[in-house]
Amino acid sequence: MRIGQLAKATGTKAETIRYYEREGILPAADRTAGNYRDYSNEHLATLSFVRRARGLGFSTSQVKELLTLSDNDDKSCSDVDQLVRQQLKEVNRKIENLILLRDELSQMLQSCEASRIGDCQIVERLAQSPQVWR
Amino acid sequence: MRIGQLAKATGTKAETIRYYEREGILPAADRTAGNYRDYSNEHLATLSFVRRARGLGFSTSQVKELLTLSDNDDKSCSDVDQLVRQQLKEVNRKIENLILLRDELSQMLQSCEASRIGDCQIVERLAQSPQVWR
DNA sequence: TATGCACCTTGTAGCAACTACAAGGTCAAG
DNA sequence: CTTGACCTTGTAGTTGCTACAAGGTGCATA
Repeated sequence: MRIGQLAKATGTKAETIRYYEREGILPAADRTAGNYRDYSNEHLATLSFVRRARGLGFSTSQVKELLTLSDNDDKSCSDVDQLVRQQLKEVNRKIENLILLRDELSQMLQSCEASRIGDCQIVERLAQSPQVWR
Repeated sequence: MRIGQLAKATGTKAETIRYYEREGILPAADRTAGNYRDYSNEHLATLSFVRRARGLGFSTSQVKELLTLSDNDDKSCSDVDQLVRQQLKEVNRKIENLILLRDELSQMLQSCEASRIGDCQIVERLAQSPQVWR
């Protein structure tokens, strides 16, 4: 199958697929007589895996690790488990930060509604309130 | 005050401060005889504002807008309100996505604990489960 | 056979928001 | 007068793509 079909099948842009190849995330495909990339079902499976892992927030280097781990079956499960656990922690951290952030933003809005006139409370808040983020 | 002091005072790297100047986010400082940047308290206040807004997730161009708005006092409050509202929406969207993501990741971990032996369920899940993210 | 069109190729540059050098200049202390 | 901390500019790297440009391929149709 050609790059366009693989692209459609996985919801990935052709350019992104070529990028993955350059970066060694997706193995290079065979070439047709006309130098077109010719992908196998293996490629399709791998690319789906990659897209899914990326969608779950794993970095490209983590994705590479996951791929290597999933290739040699021995002992890999605990390593994979580790990666997932790490990613989960990261995601939880992000959620917590975003919630703090949301609270601040909505407090800002409330302080704005309170002051019908004159000088903007939001700007004041931005200028003065303590620095909570890292 | 010199760039290093301003940096320390705001928790910003000197290189980032120069970057802000290049990008027109922070106004250029006066120069000393030796061509060092010489910052005022105005600069300190503005940079604090910038860092705070960035920490709240506003993009640099949004930060520029906020700065312009906070500079001319007329009519600005509703525009600022708009920006904050928009940002709040964005943050909420991110939180929801991350929560979906978290749920998937923890389900993965559970499926892993269930299988004590052999082939890794996590890898299977990554390879096969439906694509939920956008 | 020609030609039009969709698709493919490589290579390069751009995005955000910094960060990290390198090579050199300034200034106060010892 | 030299050491060391600090500063200057300029350029390139980071992550994960995305967007060209200039040209080649393959197939249906006039």
